[in-house]
Amino acid sequence: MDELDTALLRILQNDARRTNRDMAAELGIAPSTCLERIRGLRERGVISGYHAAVDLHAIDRSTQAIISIKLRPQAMAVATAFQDYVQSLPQTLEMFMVSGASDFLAHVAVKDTQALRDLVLQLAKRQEIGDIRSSVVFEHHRRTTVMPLPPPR
Amino acid sequence: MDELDTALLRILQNDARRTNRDMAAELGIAPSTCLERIRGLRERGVISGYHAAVDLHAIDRSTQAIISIKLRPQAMAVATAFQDYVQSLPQTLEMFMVSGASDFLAHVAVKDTQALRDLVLQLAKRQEIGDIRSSVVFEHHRRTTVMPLPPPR
DNA sequence: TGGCCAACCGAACGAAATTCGGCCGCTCAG
DNA sequence: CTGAGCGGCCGAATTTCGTTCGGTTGGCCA
Repeated sequence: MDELDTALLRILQNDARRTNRDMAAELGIAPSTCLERIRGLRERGVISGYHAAVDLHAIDRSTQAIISIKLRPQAMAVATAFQDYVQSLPQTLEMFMVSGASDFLAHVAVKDTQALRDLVLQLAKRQEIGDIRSSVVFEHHRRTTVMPLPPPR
Repeated sequence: MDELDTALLRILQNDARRTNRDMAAELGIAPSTCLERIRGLRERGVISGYHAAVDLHAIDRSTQAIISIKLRPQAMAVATAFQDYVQSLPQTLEMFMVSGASDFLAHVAVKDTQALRDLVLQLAKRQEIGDIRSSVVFEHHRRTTVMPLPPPR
């Protein structure tokens, strides 16, 4: 995990389709070396995959929300089943199981607020839910480049 | 945005490095046709980019949290500046500006709970903050495949 | 019914990925 | 101090792939 590896991480997180030759040239190393390094990053699990990013507006899913869910204490035993259910919903982008006031946060994307209403009503049917509240997402920004953190001084 | 486009979306979200020939073979079309379709998806903005996914454990950032922040009403005017600040922190993975009890949710990843403590204390120094509370993320699952939603029946 | 247009195909060409043998420099043991 | 071993890097050769482009087809509208 040296300087070269982090540079490759940075490049590939920005554009996973950069050619090997191109990256090698930018970093001043041989293409074969570059390939070897990237293979190492994959084998060590540092790079877990390569994914195309889809624009939610382009597929008519411009409305996003965070749905906070608290289970009934007696239903916490079935938390995993509940989690699987929410994750299986096509509207769900990501799901957090968290400490604090809520047990789960579901980040969802739907067509419009009407569809959001329908989704919340559908979720609220689940018996294991003790409390549910939704927040509309006005803005969402995801960092494309995730890097190792330097040790704090 | 027909059947072929969605199939390509599915494939490329799962593995952005699949070869063009490979995808064409799987879908039973010519490589040139496949290339043309993918170019169309990019030009229409449906595919916004290709990104390598980095494993947070592998880079020693196994501790995640959601930090909920409410600004002081008088400070809402500087919400954008505050947002830019939080997003600029290397610990921040994504940031939501939301309706409801909080104004912002920051999804962060750090080395351990000690580093999380430091981060919260650092954030709490900001004068525009009226309330801040953090939740540890026990589990996080992101969907790799985002698809257009069928119209509800 | 005839013409037009968009989309698909397949071959050809240039470029890239991948392999592999050899070389260099570092490390560690003698 | 020195020599052997080893990990990592390089560069050429081979194979595979991306990309272009001219031709063709099928559907749609006048």
